[in-house]
Amino acid sequence: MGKTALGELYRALLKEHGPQGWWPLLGVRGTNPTKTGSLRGYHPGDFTYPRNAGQRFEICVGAILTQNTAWPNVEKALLRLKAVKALSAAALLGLPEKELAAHIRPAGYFNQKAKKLKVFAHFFQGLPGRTPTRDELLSLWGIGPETADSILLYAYRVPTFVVDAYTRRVLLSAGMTRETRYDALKALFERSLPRDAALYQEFHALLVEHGKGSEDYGRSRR
DNA sequence: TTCCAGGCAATAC
DNA sequence: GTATTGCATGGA
Repeated sequence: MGKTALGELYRALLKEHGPQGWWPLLGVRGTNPTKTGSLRGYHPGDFTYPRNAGQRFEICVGAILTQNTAWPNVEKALLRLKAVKALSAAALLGLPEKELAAHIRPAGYFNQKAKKLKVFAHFFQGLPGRTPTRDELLSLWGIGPETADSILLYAYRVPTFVVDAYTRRVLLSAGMTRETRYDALKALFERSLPRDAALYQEFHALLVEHGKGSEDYGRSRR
């Protein structure tokens, strides 16, 4: 791993919180040993997911639904989609947008997100067996840098680092940087760490867990 | 009751 | 280029 400051941070977070087992998947047995969020679907220390196209699509849907939204709300929406058998690209595209919006209501911003899911599902259908590029994802309406990187890292195991609000908060609070620009922070991680998808997954999840747990970060205004 | 959560696009300057 | 605003639910 190397003894960079970020390497040290990673080891400290892993020691404090233990392996997180992201991305959570409905129907996966694992447990989340930590305190926050749902207990469903986490698989600590197992980086072999997704194991099929269904799980891959589910991760992508979750990545879109969790935009500025607490995970338990996303989970409610995912469970409803699963209950009506709409958790596949084809099935989701077969639903009228209004119905889709009604199903994902608990995840918030449901009108916008219904549209985003439609756009993404159409794109997903068009790339059988191929990994999308970051630029392709970014060109889609509703997919920004964090969602694109989450999809690449967790659904396709591409070693690209995900930066989110917690990443900024934890690094700023640790006095490691004042940088806030997405691409600059992403580059900072990627040049300090080995290019390893499992490591990036674990590190990102740990930053979120740590950020959630610590109450006294200066919550920067959006 | 208010504040916030694993962002993004549109608009304004 | 950076700053602000709308989008919306459910839990603390």
